[in-house]
Amino acid sequence: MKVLFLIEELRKQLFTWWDCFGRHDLPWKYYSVDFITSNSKEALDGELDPYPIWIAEIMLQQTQVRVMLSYWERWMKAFPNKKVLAEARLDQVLLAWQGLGYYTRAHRLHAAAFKLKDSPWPRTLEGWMALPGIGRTTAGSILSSAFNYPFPILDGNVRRLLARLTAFDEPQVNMENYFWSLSNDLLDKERPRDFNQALMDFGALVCTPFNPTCQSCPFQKVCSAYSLGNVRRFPLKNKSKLFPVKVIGIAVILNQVGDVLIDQRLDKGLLAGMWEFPGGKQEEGELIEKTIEREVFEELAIHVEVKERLIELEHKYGQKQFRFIVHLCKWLSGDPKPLASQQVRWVSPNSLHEYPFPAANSKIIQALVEYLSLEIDHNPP
DNA sequence: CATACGTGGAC
DNA sequence: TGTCCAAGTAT
Repeated sequence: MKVLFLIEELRKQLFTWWDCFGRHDLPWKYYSVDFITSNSKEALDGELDPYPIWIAEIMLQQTQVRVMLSYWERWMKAFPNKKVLAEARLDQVLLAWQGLGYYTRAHRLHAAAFKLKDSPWPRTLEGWMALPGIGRTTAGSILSSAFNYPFPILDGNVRRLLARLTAFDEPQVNMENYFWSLSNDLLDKERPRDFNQALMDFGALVCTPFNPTCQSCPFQKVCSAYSLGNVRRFPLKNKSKLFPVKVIGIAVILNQVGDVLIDQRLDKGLLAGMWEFPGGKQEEGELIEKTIEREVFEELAIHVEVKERLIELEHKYGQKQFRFIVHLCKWLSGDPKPLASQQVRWVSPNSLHEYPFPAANSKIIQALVEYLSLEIDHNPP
């Protein structure tokens, strides 16, 4: 009885906060034109187009709103509905995702669009979770957001909020199960769309990872973590192990007509399907010039002359740390073969923007473009 | 079930 | 400056 009252009270307080301070301007919540006009038989009263919501939910996985927002806007222009996305080339899809990270999300989005293109939108948890890239949280989020169906969510925001309210202090597996049932118990079954959004907004704006604003929090009196005086301790973190820095030698190879050699990474694993400049790991006691020469021969079966350094940069992929040392190279002999990649290609430096590159390579491209423009200034035709 | 999977932002 | 963290999923 007391618990029920507390839940009712919590919902009421949350909605009061949300009405004043929630994020009511997220564009995918107002982008229902396509759904209403072209699928009017599908759309029931008060429902939103699942497509823009689905795209947003995938982009939001481990990614903050302000980072993905511009990507979402460009995406909706390039691929306005699931049919266009399904028929787009993977290269174009990866290009639209370039810089967002976790590129398997783009592959899976493309594959899921193909499965969905000629069918009505799924309206069950199982239907959504059967699609690649969609787990329980994303499925629940789409179902509540688009159709106002009462499915709970457990994303980072909700997990953090619940962990602090309860000061939950047990191993991770128990925590997940408990929080899922708690999220379901709390869910307002009359207003699931608003409630889930309010929960996430609260986590993102008040119960934040750093500097939560407990002073103005309506749940301060019932928050166990706050009463323990250690809000930041929750949720409990896993200790992460550090990786040593690896040095990678990279070759920007130019041939006699000024084209540059790039390769497309394998379609599995890290940065799958993205393009890059060839290179590899420096071995113990090896000169970086030797690394580049060796890697180029091993991966492409060509000989190059390693010239001056173009740029050097640090880059981290999560826990992995790299130092990229990039040298300009002159092609000497051999027809490049894709021995460690899907394909290799000589391209004009001006057309590099047509290929999806990971973030670190974008900086290399920038350095190359600057170098080439200087060359032209110093050696006018 | 622990780990792979990117990048940019905050402090 | 290094460390932690973000609207998670798949294996």
